[in-house]
Amino acid sequence: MVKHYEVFAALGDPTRQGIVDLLTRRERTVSELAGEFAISLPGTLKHLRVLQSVGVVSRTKTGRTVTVRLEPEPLGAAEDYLRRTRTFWTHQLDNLADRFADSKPKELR
Amino acid sequence: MVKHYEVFAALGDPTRQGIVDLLTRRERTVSELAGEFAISLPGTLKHLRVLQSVGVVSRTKTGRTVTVRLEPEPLGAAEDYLRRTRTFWTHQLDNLADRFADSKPKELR
DNA sequence: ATAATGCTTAACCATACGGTTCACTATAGC
DNA sequence: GCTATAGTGAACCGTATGGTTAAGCATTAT
Repeated sequence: MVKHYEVFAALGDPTRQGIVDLLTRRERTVSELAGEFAISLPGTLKHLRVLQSVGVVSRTKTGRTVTVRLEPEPLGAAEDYLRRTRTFWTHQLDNLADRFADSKPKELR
Repeated sequence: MVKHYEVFAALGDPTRQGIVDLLTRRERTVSELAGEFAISLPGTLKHLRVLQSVGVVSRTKTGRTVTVRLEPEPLGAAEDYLRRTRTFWTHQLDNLADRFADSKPKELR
C-alpha cells in the first residue's frame, strides 16, 4: 500500500513535476520526455521509476517505444488527503469537545 | 514565491506528515511535537523549519514556549494543483482540438 | 541569585538522491 | 545480416537530507 507522503515525495521534485505537467496535455514516449528536460535519458528513467512506484504514471511498451501515461487515481487520493487536512477546523470542534470531557468523569482521553 | 513541488517535498516525509496530522486536531508546542516522534528535539525543529519555509505551519512565541499551528492556505494551493492535474482528461480535449488544428492553416501551436 | 525549562544553533555523520557515463538488450529499417 | 534507434541497467559521484550530540540563550520558578 502506497502512503500519502510517498506520493508527495514523488511529486516533490521539479523535474518530476515537470514530467507530470507535460503528461497532462498528452502521453509521451520516454525519449520525448527526456528531450524536454536537458537531463540524460537514464536520469529521466529514474524519475519515471519513482513516479511509477507510487502509481502516478504507467508505462506501456509497444515495439521498442514505451508510452508514459498519467494515472489520475493516486493524484485523487493525495488530493483527498489534502482536503481532509486543510479542513482541520472541523476536527477542532472535536477538540472543543475534548475540553468539556476534561471536566467530566468520562474516559475517552 | 513558493512552488508546488516545494510544498509536496515538505509533505513528502513520514515525520513531517505525522506532524501535520497531529496539528489537524489542535495546535501544539514544539516539545509536545517532539515527544510524539521518538526523535530528538533539534530533529523536530528541522522538520518544523521545512514546513514553515513553505508556509504549511506557523510558529508563535509566547514567553519561552512556541506554539505551532497549521496554515490552510498552502495546502489549498497544493490541492488545487492536484485537482487541475488530475482532471487532465479535459485538457486532452484540447489536445484533440490540436489534431484538428494540424489540418488547418491556423497557428496556435 | 540559582536552577530548571523550552527552544535554538552548530557541528558532525551516514545514507539517500539526483545526476552522470558506459555498456547492454531489443526492436526496426535497409 | 548489419546498423540505427529506444529503452535499461550498473557503477559511480557530489550534494542534500534526516538524524544525532553538545552547547547556548531566554524565560519561568524557587
